Amino acid sequence: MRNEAVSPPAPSSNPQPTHATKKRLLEAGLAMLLQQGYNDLGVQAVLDATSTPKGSFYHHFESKEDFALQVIDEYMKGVHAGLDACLGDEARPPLDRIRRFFEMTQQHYRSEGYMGCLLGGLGQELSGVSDVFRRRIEKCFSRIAERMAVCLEEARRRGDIPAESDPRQMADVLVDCWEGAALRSRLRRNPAPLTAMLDFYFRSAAAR
Amino acid sequence: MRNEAVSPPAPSSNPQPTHATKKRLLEAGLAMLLQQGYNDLGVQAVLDATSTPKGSFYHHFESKEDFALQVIDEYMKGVHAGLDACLGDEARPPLDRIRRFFEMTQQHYRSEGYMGCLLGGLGQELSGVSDVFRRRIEKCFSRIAERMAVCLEEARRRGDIPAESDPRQMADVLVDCWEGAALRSRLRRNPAPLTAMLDFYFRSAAAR
DNA sequence: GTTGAATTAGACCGATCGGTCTAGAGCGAA
DNA sequence: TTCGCTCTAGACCGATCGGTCTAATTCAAC
Repeated sequence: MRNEAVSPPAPSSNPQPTHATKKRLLEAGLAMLLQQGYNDLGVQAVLDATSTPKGSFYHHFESKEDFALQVIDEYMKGVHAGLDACLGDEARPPLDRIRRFFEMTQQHYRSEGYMGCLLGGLGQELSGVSDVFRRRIEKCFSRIAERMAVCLEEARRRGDIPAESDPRQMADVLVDCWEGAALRSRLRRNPAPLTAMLDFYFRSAAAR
Repeated sequence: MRNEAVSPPAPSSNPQPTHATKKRLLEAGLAMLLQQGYNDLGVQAVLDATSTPKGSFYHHFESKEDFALQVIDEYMKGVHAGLDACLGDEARPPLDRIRRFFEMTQQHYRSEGYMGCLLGGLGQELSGVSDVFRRRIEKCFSRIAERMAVCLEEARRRGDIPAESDPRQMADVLVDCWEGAALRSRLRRNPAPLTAMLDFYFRSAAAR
């Protein structure tokens, strides 16, 4: 439902970061926030990493907080693009589609040196101290679970999971367990906790 | 196996924080680290909260990092005390003992306003930046899972879970999923994710 | 009471923090 | 060319950071 590019120029009010500097800042910010977290990351470090003067930063962003929130938005665009690609794939059974999404996510984690999930990292660091971040991040998880619940409902109708299952609750449990496994994967710097968790979940969901 | 108080005075080399000031600092530090995390917490804030001068802090602790590591040690004493109390309870079936431990932990979370688990919080915040914390926290999780695996092995022998189960892997999955649920509980400020995850896990573990 | 170590007390340090401000460069439209 | 707006550039700000240092105090052992 998001508005795509309608026509080439289209100077819309708030499009994708069409501006090169802003885009660079957001990309560097994503990698740095993922690794260092929020409070350990200084604005100056982002500036140095991108050879950007401070004036540009505060031209594009109201504050460090605003910057991090926009990094989260960028991150979520990627997540939802992955969900679009996987969950809509009618050729596969719904449970397979969900699993495939997580397996692709796992590959993504690997490519970043097992730094886990930005939502989990910032959620743990900031939710005790900032209601803005707490609510924003909870909303992100909630949206993801919502989309998975649609798929699980389809699985339920097909009889792939028990008829008495509650798809939304199962989706929340899945997302939460994934986040826990992502933390452990980050601590161990390997993917084993992720695959072990997925194996357990999908075996259990189908079996009982 | 830990040494208990042998005789009242006993000036041993590194006992429990017998010293009142150090104890106060660690207690305040636990609550503050749980809420604010590491990087957002200034040493001065701990000093103010406990009316302690800076000289005392750096008398008892080498550095802020040393302080946080000792706070983790204190936290783990509590966790292992809980495990001692629950897992050894021969009157209950092994699976019940584990579940009871988590239910007590959940009560503990509630009493602290659903700030989740210190290991999860610091693990996410620091594991990308500090190998010291990363390894320490991984070790903590590993020890907890190890103890639960003993109980799960007992459950396996009794036939409460399938004979082909791998207790250690099941224990790791359980701990990881719990941490994920604890994060979500922190984001939502309520216990629902914790109970949903436990329900799913124990139903699945026994059933299949 | 004297001594010496443990602890308290807090001024002080350089570095870094997030953020502001002014100046000018770049550039498209008129 | 000139205007006007966007964006770059970086000096500068007060506050706070973790940590050091010296002096005063406390307290137990003798």
